[in-house]
Amino acid sequence: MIDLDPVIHAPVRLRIVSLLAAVEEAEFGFVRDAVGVSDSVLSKHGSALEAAGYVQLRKGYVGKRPRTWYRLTDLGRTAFRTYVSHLQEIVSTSGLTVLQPEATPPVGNPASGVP
Amino acid sequence: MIDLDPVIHAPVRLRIVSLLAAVEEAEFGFVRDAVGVSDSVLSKHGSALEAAGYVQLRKGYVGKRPRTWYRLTDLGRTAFRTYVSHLQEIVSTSGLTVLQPEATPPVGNPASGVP
DNA sequence: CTTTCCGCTTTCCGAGTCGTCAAGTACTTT
DNA sequence: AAAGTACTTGACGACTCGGAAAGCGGAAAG
Repeated sequence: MIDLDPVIHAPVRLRIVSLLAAVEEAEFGFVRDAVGVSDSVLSKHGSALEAAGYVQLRKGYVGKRPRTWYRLTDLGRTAFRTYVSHLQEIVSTSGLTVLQPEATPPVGNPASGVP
Repeated sequence: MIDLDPVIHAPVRLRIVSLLAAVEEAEFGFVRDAVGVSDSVLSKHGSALEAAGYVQLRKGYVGKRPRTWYRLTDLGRTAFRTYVSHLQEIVSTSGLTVLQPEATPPVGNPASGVP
């Protein structure tokens, strides 16, 4: 029996990962607002994803202010795709074809964010 | 922000509901084996789904032996479809579905810092 | 300097979830 | 009478969840 990666399955982390799958990197504050959680919640889930090796945290500065950027690792990207296909496998038992009705698109992320 | 119905989101219950969405009814034992859980786990999740009004339990006999059948209610069917569409909405932010094959716009990412 | 602010991180907490195991129920078969 | 079938229920420990609030290092303000 297929099991859904528990690291990704948590609603907040699913949102984070889905968001990050679309871009090169995203700022902490942007992710926090997009996902709709508090600082502490994002920080905790971010750490969980980092511990799993799914995201990478890059610390830097904007001017003199510290910033953190989140970025999906290759492992995280793979885990996400696997998760989605497992999800589809489960949901497809219902007869609904919902996620990913097309052949797997290239998610190699050629040019998403800003260089 | 859309939230994923927690009653359905639990992995075991997602499997149960997906399974039931495909059929009229299913026997307790069949669901238990298909989902891959113990009697007690299915019984508990079944009760949770019943309490939510998502499934209906029908008790009857096969010969002289008691049997229980699970059946999705209309409410459950609707909730499942809503859940799946929410899921798709979330996952589509990744660019993974056919709905949004387009490249995503740049996110708050000036990337001007030097670590 | 010293206080305040910023951008996270960490700790504490209570509430809820998860599955296993053991026991209970009600009826049937041996 | 004892054992089996088909669940149901309760107790249990091991989590996970998110909010509140305190912490922390540096920057800016006073």
